[in-house]
Amino acid sequence: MFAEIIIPLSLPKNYTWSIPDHLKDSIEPGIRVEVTLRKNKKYTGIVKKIHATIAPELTPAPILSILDSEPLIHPMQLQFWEWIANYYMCTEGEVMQAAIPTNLKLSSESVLQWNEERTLDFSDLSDTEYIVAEALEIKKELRISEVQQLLDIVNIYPVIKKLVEKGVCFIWEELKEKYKQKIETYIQLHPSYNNEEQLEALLNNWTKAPKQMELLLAYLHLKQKENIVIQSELLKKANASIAQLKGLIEKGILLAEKRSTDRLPTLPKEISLDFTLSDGQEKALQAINTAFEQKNVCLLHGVTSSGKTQLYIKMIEQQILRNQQVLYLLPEIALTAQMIRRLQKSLGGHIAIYHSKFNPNERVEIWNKIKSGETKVVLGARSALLLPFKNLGLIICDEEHDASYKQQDPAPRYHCRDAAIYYASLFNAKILLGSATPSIESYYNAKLQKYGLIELHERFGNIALPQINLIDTKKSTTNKQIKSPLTPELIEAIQLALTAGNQVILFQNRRGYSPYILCETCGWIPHCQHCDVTLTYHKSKNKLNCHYCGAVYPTINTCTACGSHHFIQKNFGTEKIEELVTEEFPDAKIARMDYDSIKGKNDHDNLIKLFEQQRINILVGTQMVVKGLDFEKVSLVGIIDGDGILNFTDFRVNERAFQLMEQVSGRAGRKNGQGSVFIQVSNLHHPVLNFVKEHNYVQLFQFEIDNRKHFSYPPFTRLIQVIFKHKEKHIAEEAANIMMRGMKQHFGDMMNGPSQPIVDRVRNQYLWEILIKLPKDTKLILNCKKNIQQQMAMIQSNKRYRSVYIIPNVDPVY
DNA sequence: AGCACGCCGACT
DNA sequence: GTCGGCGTGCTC
Repeated sequence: MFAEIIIPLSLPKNYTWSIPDHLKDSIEPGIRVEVTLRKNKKYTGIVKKIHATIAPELTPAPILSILDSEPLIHPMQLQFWEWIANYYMCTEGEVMQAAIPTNLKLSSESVLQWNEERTLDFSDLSDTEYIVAEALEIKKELRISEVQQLLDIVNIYPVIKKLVEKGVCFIWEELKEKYKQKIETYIQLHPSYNNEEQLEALLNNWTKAPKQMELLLAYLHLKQKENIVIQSELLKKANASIAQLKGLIEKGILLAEKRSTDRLPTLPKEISLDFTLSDGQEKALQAINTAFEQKNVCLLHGVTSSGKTQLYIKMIEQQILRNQQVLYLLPEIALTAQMIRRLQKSLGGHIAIYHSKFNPNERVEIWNKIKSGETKVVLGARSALLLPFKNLGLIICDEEHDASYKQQDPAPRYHCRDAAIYYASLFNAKILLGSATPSIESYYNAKLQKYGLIELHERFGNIALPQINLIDTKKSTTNKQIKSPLTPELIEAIQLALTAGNQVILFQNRRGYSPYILCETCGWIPHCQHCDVTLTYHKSKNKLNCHYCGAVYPTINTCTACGSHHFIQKNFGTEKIEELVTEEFPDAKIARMDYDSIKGKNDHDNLIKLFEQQRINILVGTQMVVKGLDFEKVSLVGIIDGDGILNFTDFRVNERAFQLMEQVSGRAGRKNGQGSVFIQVSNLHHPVLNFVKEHNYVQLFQFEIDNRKHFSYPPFTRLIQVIFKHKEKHIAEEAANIMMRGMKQHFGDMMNGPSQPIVDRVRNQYLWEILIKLPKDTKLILNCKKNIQQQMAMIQSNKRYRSVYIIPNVDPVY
């Protein structure tokens, strides 16, 4: 018997190991096993398939041991992994790497660490264990490979496990046992004081140790309120020290008991919806359910603040009642924190959050709960898609247009929305895409009747959409000498909003102080040495930053070209806007929200809370402010650099500009419909502005479709983007051209060469992208992919292109 | 990933 | 003449 095993490495295909007789009965697909690859190098792998025969030339090594008694993942996930690997041109090992929490992987790089609290009495150890223990006592740390040398036996895993059990050592790094259950100490009253009289007698006859009595009273108080008392909580509430508690325990008044608990807070599993749907929502809900009878994918297009979330909650409730699982996807981690508060109000303990910033132990706990089907609803960013769901009934993909759904850097480079559609189909589950500004491709699919389409045209409670005002920056009465980015019209509007006690959001899509600086004498502009991007000046750090690669340079005071010391700061970033606004409105409380001001994990959430509580009057920010939630008191949104938004170098400009403007302006007037938006632009006649003014997505869609007919890449064709990176631009370009020539030979005009609108020359000279339009026929797609891989191999075999990075990226965001 | 192998420059 | 740097190939 042999097993095909996925190991978390980027291997071109899965390898096969033989199954030893004693493991035959306990092995099945989805189970984790320990295998050796090369001499003594051990990996945790997952069994994919079991078969009786293999190619005769192979002599597989045996599987060393089995790590699970039941599969870690369901067969569904194995199928999903295979699909991702195929579709997104990566290896199954890479998918596994991304999917499995690190604490469930073990590799031989794991280290045994001597337990300092262990006594030197080794009488309870066997001979082999004794050898390791002794070595550990001296060296304090041992690698697994060292243990292997020491023992000279094949399977050292049981020995290590025993050593850990017997408290000789800890295992850290990637070993399975890194997952530890959380232990909490529970405090109880000693049974002899369980009746009132005895307790009273004790309290009345209390003589010494008043501090202890204080603590005891605090305990009784807490006990009455919460029933279960945890040590850490008690000490915090009573403001007491551990010594006081110890005193009480020694006297036999209190008892301490250690119990393992969940890291995840458990809320009661109740559903209590604190709202009723409006007529419009009720209709939409029914429409969705009807559409789901025929179609598996549904697009919910609802204007900002139309109450989509409430619909989602209703949909989730339906699934919970049917005892099915739900996955609620959001494009960014930052959004989950706010959304969970809203969902927990209604759905309580059914919900868990999951994303890549979770700590490894918590991840394992969520993983297990989802695998068993105990947790019904998961709210998460794209990595949550790789969780081992058991009986998924519905996936909700909120803000479906958002580009963050596309995984860009480490493989697998999957698009979460698209992969979710496939994943849902495996379970025969439904998937609901939601957005106020759907992506062109999704709306197109809905128009083709491939997806169901449900539209909500009105805000919840028939509130008006914000009124859009365009300010002509050319005609504006601004004093041209000062050249402020804030027009008098906008300043007046801000003043008005503040006097009325409302909040203001100012949107500027550039961080830093000034996007570039310029030598006054010769016009020289500092660029990044790696990326050929202008360097942005950051006043708070007094440094020059490259916003593409992140490199930091000291401030330049002397021009490298002419030696002059005078530099002009050009354009405005959020830092400068914040400064100008502070000058203009000295009494207002102003905060800035961008990548630089949000450093810590909780900064984002904290700032949002402050803004919600109206402790901030004006919020200046980049894209990030778009992704906030309901701010009830925002009456004004100012878009400072409308031109910048309308002039992306990307060929998706119109779509993106509309999305951005619509999403930002959607923050205004959410509660009372009294919102207004000021957009500062130099060209009032840009067609997209008309659609923004009327909040008319459908017109934008039509405009975009017509517009894109001129491009050779319509939105509804599958594309492969291959990125070539090299430290010298022309080498990357040459490689891209070779790839194109090779592809054209086989597929003729279906292929398109390095495409000028796509090549983002501003951002990185050394990066060259080609887009390959995939044919509709599945068989041709496979051929095409195979051909791309052959071409890649061919290019990489040429010495000249050895150090070119070739990244195939299927279904790019374009 | 990570280790062996091989090719080329620096140095006893 | 060797030592060791890194770039490349292979692992059931």
